[in-house]
Amino acid sequence: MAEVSESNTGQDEKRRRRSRKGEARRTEILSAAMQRFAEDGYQNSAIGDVARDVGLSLPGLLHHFPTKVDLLLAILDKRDLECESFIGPYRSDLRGLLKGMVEVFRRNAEMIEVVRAFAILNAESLMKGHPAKAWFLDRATQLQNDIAATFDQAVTDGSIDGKIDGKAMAAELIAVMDGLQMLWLRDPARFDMVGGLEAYISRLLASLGLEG
Amino acid sequence: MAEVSESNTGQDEKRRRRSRKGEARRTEILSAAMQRFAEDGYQNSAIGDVARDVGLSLPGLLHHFPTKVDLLLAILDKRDLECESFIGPYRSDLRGLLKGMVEVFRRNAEMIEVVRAFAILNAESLMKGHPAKAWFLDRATQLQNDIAATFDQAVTDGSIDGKIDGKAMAAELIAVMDGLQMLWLRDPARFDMVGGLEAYISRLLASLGLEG
DNA sequence: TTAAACCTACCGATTACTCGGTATTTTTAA
DNA sequence: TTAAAAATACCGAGTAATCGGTAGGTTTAA
Repeated sequence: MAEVSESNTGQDEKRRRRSRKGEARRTEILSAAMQRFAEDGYQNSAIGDVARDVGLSLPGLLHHFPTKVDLLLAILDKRDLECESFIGPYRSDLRGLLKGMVEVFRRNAEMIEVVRAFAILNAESLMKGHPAKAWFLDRATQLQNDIAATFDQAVTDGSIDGKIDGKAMAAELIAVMDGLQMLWLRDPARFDMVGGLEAYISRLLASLGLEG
Repeated sequence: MAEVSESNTGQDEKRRRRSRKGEARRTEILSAAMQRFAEDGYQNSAIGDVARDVGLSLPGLLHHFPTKVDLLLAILDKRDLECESFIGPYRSDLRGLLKGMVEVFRRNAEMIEVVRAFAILNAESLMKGHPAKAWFLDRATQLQNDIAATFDQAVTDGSIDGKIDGKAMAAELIAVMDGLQMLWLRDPARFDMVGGLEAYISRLLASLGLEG
């Protein structure tokens, strides 16, 4: 009954004794690793560099995260928590959701390294056998379902006319956000991704009969 | 005046004596390399594997492409040529352009490995000092300008009303296409990217006064 | 005959990860 | 309160594998 922490997707996290110092180190490492991943991607980053960034030897780092994959999954889980708590309050109705998306963008616009890290990870996860493949697929599916539900609810509410497909609209919205983010990442100084999203959303609302 | 083939973005290609067999090999290698890049990305692919794929030793491959970067740039240049010749005929007016985009999608839907390779490369190129950074930036800029010009032309034509910003519309269109492609790549069986693009375009045309 | 095509045999650098320890901190028990 | 006990936090020194690239040669084709 040895408590081996296999490649879990974040649940377990079992009860482990961890010192205050250790917890602090873990957060330090997570943050440093994300910066590295933002520069070189996951596959191409050396955890030895991350270790040096936080003033640790490589085995020292591996004490906290036994494998490189564990480190990656820890980052993804952390992001999951942060996002859920941020999006939550906006999920009331369709207009609220769209407003929330703009707020997410406004916030993301001030964390370019984090956004870049996740954009690169997102694409990397398309590779055969990538350890984050399942995480990104689950996440995309769930997000699409959530948004689709809000659209569908607006239809049954009568807020908008019934000619739309919630799933399809959700996909399009996600696509626009992802795409705008990529354009911004490639040229952050010249491209205004918040403005781009606002323009899209206001035209969308207009074409749905809800004007902004 | 040594003819060192520095990190060019594709011009030179100077005059070199090359045998028929050699040309054939080059194409073989290019195709095999793209398949590898589609699975593992550029950074994480081993050119040794590519060599074995075409029945060559590693130095045998390096005879044709002296460095890994040369191989990458050769792929990008090849793609450039193919794309230009395919898009060309569609660039008449705004409606033609949008129709052309759908055709591109229809075609891409049958070359998933190629599309995936370029999507991954695209994201990889965001990394610090990535050899394909300039290529992707140039390409995105040029594409956006082309599309923007077509939108602007439609405005001065009077085909659509003057309330739109060509550059912004172009960015949005590119974003939608990129984003839809990502969704499709993540789940090709369930997601219909051609339909998604058609839906977006027809709503776009309607909201511009041009109905499809 | 001459250059291209291709090979065997290397090399130096980097990588994730292990082994076997020491130092530090926290918990427990007297 | 304190000291033993125990777990955590770390490190120096490896290791096996992989990678891009080179040196120097032979074979093949124009």
